[in-house]
Amino acid sequence: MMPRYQKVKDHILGHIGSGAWPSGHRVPSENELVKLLSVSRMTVNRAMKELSDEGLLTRVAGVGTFVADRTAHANPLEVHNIASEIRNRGGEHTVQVLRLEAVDAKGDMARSFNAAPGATVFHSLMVHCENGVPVQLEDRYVNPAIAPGYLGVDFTRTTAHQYLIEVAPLQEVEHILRAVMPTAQVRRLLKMPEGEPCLMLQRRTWSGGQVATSSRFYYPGSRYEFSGRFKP
Amino acid sequence: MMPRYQKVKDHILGHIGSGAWPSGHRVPSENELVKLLSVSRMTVNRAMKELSDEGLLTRVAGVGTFVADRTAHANPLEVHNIASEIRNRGGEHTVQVLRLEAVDAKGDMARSFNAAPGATVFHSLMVHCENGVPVQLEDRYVNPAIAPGYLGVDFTRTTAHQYLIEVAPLQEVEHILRAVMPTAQVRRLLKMPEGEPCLMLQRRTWSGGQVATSSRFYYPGSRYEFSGRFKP
DNA sequence: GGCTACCTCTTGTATAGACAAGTATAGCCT
DNA sequence: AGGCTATACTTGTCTATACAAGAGGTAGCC
Repeated sequence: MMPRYQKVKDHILGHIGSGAWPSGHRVPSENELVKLLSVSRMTVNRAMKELSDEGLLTRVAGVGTFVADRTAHANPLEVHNIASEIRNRGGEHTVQVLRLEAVDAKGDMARSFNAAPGATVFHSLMVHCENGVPVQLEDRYVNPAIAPGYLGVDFTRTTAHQYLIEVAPLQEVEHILRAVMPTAQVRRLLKMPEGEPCLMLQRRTWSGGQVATSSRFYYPGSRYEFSGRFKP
Repeated sequence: MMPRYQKVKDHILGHIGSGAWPSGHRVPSENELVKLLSVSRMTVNRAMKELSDEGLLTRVAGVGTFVADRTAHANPLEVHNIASEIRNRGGEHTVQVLRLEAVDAKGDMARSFNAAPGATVFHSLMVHCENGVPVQLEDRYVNPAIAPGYLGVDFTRTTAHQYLIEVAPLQEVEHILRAVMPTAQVRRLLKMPEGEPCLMLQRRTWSGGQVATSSRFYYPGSRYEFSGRFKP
């Protein structure tokens, strides 16, 4: 059963998503929603506070609650598609699929999916090359409930990224970016010289309220960098 | 008057910040804190939930609440203030100013400022520490036309970042993020063990149509990470 | 007009109590 | 030994109530 504050959030999100409540529109007060949805004021307060923390609503004590102006919210690190990125640079993208299998999630992996240890998850391991030179090692775990057909995908024709956004709309993304020394296996697969560090991007995505994927991407330090330019 | 949930958060942050509760340490249960701090359970719950949302605590229903094992982290898109970031985690921020001087820009540096070679620019080099441990080496060049008073700033009282946004509103930001091996000097200043990589963030900022700063930030790979969470 | 006092509606914080759900463990039974 | 259950403790959610604080309007006064 979905928690009640989620019901309240969905009610508000529905009106925003459909366009019925544009930016700046006044949202009903807490007491009005109490009557309308038959929940307590604390529950409405929690729902609106969370939406406010997430930047979707603006609240002013004594005045009311309003739909926030979302155009100001710029995109951080994009969830990018390595294949199109390479092609945009004029390079030739090739991929080598090393593993594509169902495995039992254990320990940390099960926890990151909020699943019971031993639950089945899909696992893929592939190397992406630009003009034959490895630039990304993609170690990905996928929730079968979100993408049941994952094991049957032909990854030489589409990327995991492309497939996943088609079957499951992205709801939320979490990134962690670190500098690490590669393990011997990672170093070998990326054909890296000894002593060179890696950028490691760890990413989890959510779809339909569930964790959809949990992935690690390794980039050779000398062949890849993240860059961006924006106006605050 | 400070809200009571803040009192609870400060109590927990104090123990984390002082090192009394290391990563993985079990935090007292909600009911224990209720008795200890004489507040209601809902207030303790709010405090711990917020710290959990902020990534400082990990909570597992039926088990307990634990200090999260997260190294330093920051959102790569934000131009962040290292001092307030450390203090938000409950840590103690100290800074050591190694250089603060006017130098002649040559070659690349002059070009990145769109200035003639030999033009004067301000240069600062400082190490930021969290509880005495170096977490960031800041190597910054500043356009004197934008911040003429830069050399007179007391950086033990404010950060370069703070000062610059006060005297010059940010117009645009460009950054590049790489994994590199530190030079001997960088490694020594950050007190890093041999063989450990660095995250290097290179950033240029614009203000009033001119390049305002050109900086490099080095972070020890084992003590810092960039993280972010967002909805596409 | 301009001012103050008051009233009302809003969100913000806090409490006590309740039940649900997740997890670990001790101890019992087969 | 292996499997089961009862239990104790944890966090998660929800309610009803209360008071505080912020903001705006209005009536009445000078």
